[in-house]
Formats: sequence, structure tokens, C-alpha cells
Amino acid sequence: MAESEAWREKAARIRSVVRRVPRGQVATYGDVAEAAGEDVTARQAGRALKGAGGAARLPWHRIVAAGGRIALPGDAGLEQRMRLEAEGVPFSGRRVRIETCRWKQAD
DNA sequence: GTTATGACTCGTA
DNA sequence: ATACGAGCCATAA
Repeated sequence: MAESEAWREKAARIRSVVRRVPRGQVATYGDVAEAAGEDVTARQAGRALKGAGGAARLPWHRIVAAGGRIALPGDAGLEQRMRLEAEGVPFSGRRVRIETCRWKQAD
């Protein structure tokens, strides 16, 4: 099997967290990982989103790296930035102003 | 089994 | 600001 049972559930939790991120706000991989569970790391958050984009109704574009940096390479990164700007997420150069639009679990 | 790679983060230079 | 290394973990070769 390419995906173990444990990983599949972990990935499901991660996607579920991402799905709760409201429009106009963003979260970091670390934030998603922490919200998804204590056994989840930032790398796993990114891994779970890889391939999930486009395949599911997932606001993958609201997930950025620490400090509001866009981690997604190539055209996908440009699209992410475009989508975020379309939602009213403030940018500072090539970074998101994470301090002003960072999502907290406490809605 | 090992090695390399990547949507991670942090510390140090 | 950029560059590198260490720790981290799943996949691919």
C-alpha cells in the first residue's frame, strides 16, 4: 500500500483543519499541524496538501509557510498568491501579512 | 537496506 | 536579505 491507515487518517485530519480556515484568512503549515494533532508535523501538513489541491474542495491556497512565505513553487505559487489577493488577504511584497490575517482556531 | 527530494521550521552566519 | 545546516517525515528510486 502506498498509504498506510495511520497516515490516511492523519491526512484527513489535516485536510479537515484546512477546510475550516475562513475566507480572507491564512494559516501556516505549523498552525495546521498543531490544530490537526500533536503527532502531526508541519512537513506532514504540506505532504497532505500535495496532490489534494484541485482534487478536493480544499482552500489549499490559504496555507502558507512560516512568516507568510509562499512555499508552493512555480505557477501554483502564482495562482495561490492570486487567489489570496482575490480574497482580500493583505500582501507585503512577496509575503502575506501573516500577523494581520493569521487564522486562529478560535474563529 | 540506503539515498535523494520536498507545499516545513528554526538557528546561525 | 540570502545561504546553509540540522531535525523532521513520507515517497520514490
